[in-house]
Amino acid sequence: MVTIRDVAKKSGVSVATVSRVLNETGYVHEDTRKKVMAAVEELKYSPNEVARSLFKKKSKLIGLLLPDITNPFFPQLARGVEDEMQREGYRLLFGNSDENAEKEMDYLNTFIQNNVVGIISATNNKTKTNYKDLSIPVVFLDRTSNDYPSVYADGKEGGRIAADEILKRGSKRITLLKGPAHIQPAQDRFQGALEVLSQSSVDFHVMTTTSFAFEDAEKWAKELFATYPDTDGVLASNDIVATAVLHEALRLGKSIPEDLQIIGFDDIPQSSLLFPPLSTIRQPAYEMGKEAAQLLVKIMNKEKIEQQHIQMPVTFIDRNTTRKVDTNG
Amino acid sequence: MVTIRDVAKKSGVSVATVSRVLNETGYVHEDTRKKVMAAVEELKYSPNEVARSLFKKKSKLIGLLLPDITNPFFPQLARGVEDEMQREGYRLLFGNSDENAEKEMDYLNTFIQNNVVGIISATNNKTKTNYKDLSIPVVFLDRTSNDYPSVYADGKEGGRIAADEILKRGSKRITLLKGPAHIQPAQDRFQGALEVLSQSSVDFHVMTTTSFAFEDAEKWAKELFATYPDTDGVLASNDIVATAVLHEALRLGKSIPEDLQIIGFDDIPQSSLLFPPLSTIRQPAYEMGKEAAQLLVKIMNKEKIEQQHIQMPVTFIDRNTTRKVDTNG
DNA sequence: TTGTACGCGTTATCAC
DNA sequence: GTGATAACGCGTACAA
Repeated sequence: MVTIRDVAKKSGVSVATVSRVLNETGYVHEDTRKKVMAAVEELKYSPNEVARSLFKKKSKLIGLLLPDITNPFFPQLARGVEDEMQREGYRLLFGNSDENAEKEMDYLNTFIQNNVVGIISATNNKTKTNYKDLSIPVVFLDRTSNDYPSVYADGKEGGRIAADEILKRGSKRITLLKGPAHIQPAQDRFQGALEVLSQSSVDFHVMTTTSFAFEDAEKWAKELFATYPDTDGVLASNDIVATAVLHEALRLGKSIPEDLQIIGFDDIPQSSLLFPPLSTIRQPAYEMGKEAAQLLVKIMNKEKIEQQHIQMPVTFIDRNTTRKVDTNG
Repeated sequence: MVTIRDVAKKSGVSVATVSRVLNETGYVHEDTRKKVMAAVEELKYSPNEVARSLFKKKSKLIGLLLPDITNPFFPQLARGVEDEMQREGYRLLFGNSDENAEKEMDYLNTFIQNNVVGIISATNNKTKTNYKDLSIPVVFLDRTSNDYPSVYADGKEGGRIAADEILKRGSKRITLLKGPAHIQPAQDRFQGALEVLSQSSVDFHVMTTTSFAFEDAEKWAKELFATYPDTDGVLASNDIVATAVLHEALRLGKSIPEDLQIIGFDDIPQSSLLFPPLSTIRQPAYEMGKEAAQLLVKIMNKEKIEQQHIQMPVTFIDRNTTRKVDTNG
């Protein structure tokens, strides 16, 4: 390993001078600057971030905590965060919590131990105390928090839109799928849809699901049609579940969207590649990740923050699991 | 921040002793051990990994470099790596290269600067020199290398199997989709399929695609049927492309698998949720990630390695985009 | 404009 | 058994 001392020796100056040219701090003669740079080149010196981090008590590391990167919604988020952080010169320390408080704590601890200068968390954190005594900025992503800045999509509005759209398109016996209780965004969209549905005059059922896992989704789908065979509209808790419902409906020989309309939530990339392509409520995942990163960077730079909570807009993506709206009525 | 010095003061011993009880190195009286532990508890002390890393010249950090986490194949890999590394007490420094040599180099550098003790790379690395002067162990994942240990699926065999199966099931005019030239695994599976097809007596075309992006996939699919409208069997370069082909075929009113058989590659999670569910060649992504992590850990521990190159088995997943095999013929 | 010397928090080596 | 203390590589007062 080549250290700043080696560079100093090679260029015949002191380590202080080398440090000065590298960090562009303080005056340094052009000639010596060149000498130093030459030595740096020759030795292929690159500063030890660990030593730097120890001295300055701050690194160029950001902690990113996700529930599960295997859920297709999150890679987009992660990518948004990464691209922005990379632009700003930060690197990511990354972990999946599986919505498990212990894992969450564990990662948080190691983040701190590694001197990260900020954390972006998309985990559930019922026990809010987790984050209380962190002395570094935290931004929550895909979830709300009163105590911390956050970036999230307007789930409640998304739920309302979904319900509106399916009603407008004529479904009369709707099944509303309620996502896992401990996942806040799932509850928001459920509440929004429930609000609209309960003020309407159509029949509807609520069915509760307890996970977003691929493996479970098909189970719920079967159960749905077994329990409510005459359902003609499904508001799914996310696109995974919607996909399973679609799949099962086709298997049962239903025509989509004639016999049954389906609206998902998230607009994960593969939703547009389904057959028929899935109508859904889009969350701008990549942009959310980016926003969260930008917000965190601003906070770390102690810039003025206009808004602590950034609510991202949600839009209805009208594909082929919903009918064309009847403009005559 | 509470340091080892604070603990020492509080428990009335020296920092050396505190270090000894924490690291369980050297003798220390049970009574003092208890005193120290009490102080640790009370102060909620947890050691600074950065200082530790500086002194020992090794951290508990692993660098993980992926092409693009947004491609559904990679989250599985990443999760396999993470779960195993987490078990072993390592954390992940994570980056996407986008198959871009500059980004790759950049991440590699920052990995080194942060004292990572090992690297798992799933990137393309045409310029092999990149990794040459790294003084830490590297394991390649989802790609082969003569110079470094690696974990990868048997792509060539996968290609052969796919071709065999589609032939066995009676396709006569096959289109073989060739993946991006710079992605090694894509070429392997292509070669395998080509080998079998060229020894058979059926007609086949080769069509080259240049990316695995969702957005491009639909374009290739349209082009495929425009150019070869009478194709009755498609060997896709991966499941994304296969999905797009399936989608387009259904749009064109083809019956699957009667008019057209399709076999994908990878078995990404959503392939089973398509309609009809996609027949494909499965790569055990999660297990590959795990294997790579285990291999790297062994190398870091200087354990004896039986094999530097771990080739994972590939299997045909017989779902509904292929016909049932005719056992009479 | 440049160099000396100290400290960041930890571990390991040596005395005691 | 325990305590000083030197080192890890870097950045910054302060002195020159």
